[in-house]
Amino acid sequence: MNSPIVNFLSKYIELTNEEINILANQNFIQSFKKGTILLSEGKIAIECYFILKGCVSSYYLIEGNVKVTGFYTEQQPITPVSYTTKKPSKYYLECLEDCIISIGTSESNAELLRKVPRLASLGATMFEDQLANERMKYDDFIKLSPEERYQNLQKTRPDLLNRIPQYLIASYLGIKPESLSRIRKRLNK
Amino acid sequence: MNSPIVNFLSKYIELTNEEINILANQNFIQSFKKGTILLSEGKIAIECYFILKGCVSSYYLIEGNVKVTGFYTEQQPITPVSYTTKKPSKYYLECLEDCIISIGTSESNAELLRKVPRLASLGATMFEDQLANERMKYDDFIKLSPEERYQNLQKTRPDLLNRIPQYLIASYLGIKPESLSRIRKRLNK
DNA sequence: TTGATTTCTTAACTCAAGTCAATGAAAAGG
DNA sequence: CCTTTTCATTGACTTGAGTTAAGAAATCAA
Repeated sequence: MNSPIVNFLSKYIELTNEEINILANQNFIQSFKKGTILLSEGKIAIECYFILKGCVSSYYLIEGNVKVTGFYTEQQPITPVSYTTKKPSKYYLECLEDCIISIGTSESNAELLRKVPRLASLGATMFEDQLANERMKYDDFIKLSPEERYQNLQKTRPDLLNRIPQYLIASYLGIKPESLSRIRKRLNK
Repeated sequence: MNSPIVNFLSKYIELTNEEINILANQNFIQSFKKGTILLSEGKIAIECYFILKGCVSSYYLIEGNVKVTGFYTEQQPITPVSYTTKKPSKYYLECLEDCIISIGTSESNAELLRKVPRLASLGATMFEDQLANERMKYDDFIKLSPEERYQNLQKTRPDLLNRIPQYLIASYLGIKPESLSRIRKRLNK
């Protein structure tokens, strides 16, 4: 009964054993090969995700260039903007590694809510949480130089540096791979 | 009964006349002089805001330097991260003009919710909305060069360029006033 | 209106990121 | 295992933002 999703939800709400059982049985879990596109530009997202294993990136494709905007790893939820707005997505979601992911749809979420009504109170709180996170990410970006952003990433998510290719890290930091190479060289002195 | 707040909430929910009355009477509205600091670094926010008139900026103060992260104008809500997290704020909120602002506290919001229970369903939706906005703002920032960000601002919020000093716009765009000056010169050809 | 203050622009120079190109290293595929 | 492809590094050069400093323009107050 010690599922990652139950752990995640427990951050927000105390769950009874019965509720935990319902949750553990309800999950729709799927495996994806590295390289799988979960969401494409132009498509309307009908799923939201919770990553059990692996790593997913979100990125724009602008005149053939990839612009990474986020990395999502174990224990992180992904709610595509398109899922909320019901409008075509402007960005992609892609598995950077083989992934195991729990998938939710409007229907499955509604059913879950029917079975465990107390989850309703979570909605606002989780979104508040994600909103605060998103603000901090934005604020960090506007506050810091590329070099500082790299150092910041080293501190806050060092795991990413080992599992994600450098040219994607560079894109995420808003610079070119060559520049990241030089930054690393500069810092290694 | 045509209050800005009722208009704002109507985007999310159909209100009855009675509910509109309650809302219109319940509001705590206050005036602030230009330059008033609504929230300071280190303080815990106990209020959230809805701007009826005027303009408010959010900014970090880093080694004496102002780093603007947002401008809020008429019809926009401000929910400080600190209000949600109950931790000391890392940024400031300041009135850039004389302002008329509707103020909410945990207590007043709870009371409002008691009087108009249907507002409960709004919580998640509004946060979802704000989250989607914040994501787009971040994504635009990471995608665009300073010059493109300025052009983007011209398109999306042209009003800001006329009512806000250029050195604050520059800060918001992540550059120095001198650079913004040069960008404007470049574009005027 | 005038003087003071704040904001905006311009110029000269520095520096870091972008670009283009070449080379090395590592990973993937047969 | 070797080959092929992808990824990372380095160098030479370009470009645009930062810095410093000065002066012009706009705003505000007396």
